[in-house]
Amino acid sequence: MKTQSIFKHWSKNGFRVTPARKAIADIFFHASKPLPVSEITIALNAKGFTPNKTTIYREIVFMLEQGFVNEVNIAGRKKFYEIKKHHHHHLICRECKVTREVRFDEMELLMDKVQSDLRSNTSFYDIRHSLEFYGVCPNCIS
Amino acid sequence: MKTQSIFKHWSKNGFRVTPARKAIADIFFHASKPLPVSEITIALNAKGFTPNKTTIYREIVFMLEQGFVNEVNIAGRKKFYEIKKHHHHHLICRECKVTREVRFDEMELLMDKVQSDLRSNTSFYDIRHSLEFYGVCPNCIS
DNA sequence: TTTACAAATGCAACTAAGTTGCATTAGTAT
DNA sequence: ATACTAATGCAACTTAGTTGCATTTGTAAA
Repeated sequence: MKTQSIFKHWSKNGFRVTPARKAIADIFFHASKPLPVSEITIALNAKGFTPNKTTIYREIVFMLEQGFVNEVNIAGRKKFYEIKKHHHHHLICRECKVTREVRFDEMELLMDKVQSDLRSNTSFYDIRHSLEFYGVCPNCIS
Repeated sequence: MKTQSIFKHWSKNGFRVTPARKAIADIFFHASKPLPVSEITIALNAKGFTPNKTTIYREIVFMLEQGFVNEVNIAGRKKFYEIKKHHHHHLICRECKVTREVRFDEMELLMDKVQSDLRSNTSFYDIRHSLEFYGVCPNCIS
């Protein structure tokens, strides 16, 4: 399991490898889509963990700081997170929030170009982007 | 003033042109950036209107339904809205949420292409996109 | 293996944003 | 001027996330 090397890395840097941290990292590692706190909680419960919600929120902050997860900007009131891997975008159902990964190399190249244009033409620093596609999935068409 | 024709249109369709509705439409009409409810409230107060927050939320629902405004997917807890005009994107400051409009024709063409690819290759309906650029504005670099 | 430090946790109380039900007010067509 | 119903106000509620502080528990070093 690849999470072991991450745990070792955290431990080396003075962070503890607690049961909750391991369980949450493992959930992100095996998730096939961005997760909100509510779903992380359910997944933890299914594994027999019942940490306080504060712990879960703090773990997410930790994992964001460590660069282990990313926030995904999905419209709505909940924040979603997923493990950081290759850059990609999502096709999201407006109704049920089910997601699919989307990646077009041509688009990535153009994004890079647009971003360097923005860097030249504005005084903004550290420019990134959030691109998500929205639609209605087959299950929600009813 | 262009809002007059919109008010007339609403009135024709059985919707009333109330002081709060007029004031909110006017605020959107003159805004140069996406607004959250908190800023709409401040702008209303500045104009001498103090409607209940429920009214403001309901007006936004109304204006979304009427296609007068759009929701802008800006990361964070607040929702932002702006008057619907030509399709464009934003460069948003991660710190203070200040925004600038961004538009690249090349990008729009590619988006159309990507979206028709998605329509062909998935069973999702009514596919649109949300693309926002994030950075840190000069004022927030300190 | 014990100890001690600080990281992590739990808990309760809190905040912010948005929602709902219901009684009342007020545009607008007639 | 009247009546119909859209719009409003208000209070109570929900949901997502936050904060302070006391307690617990990994972990490295003795």
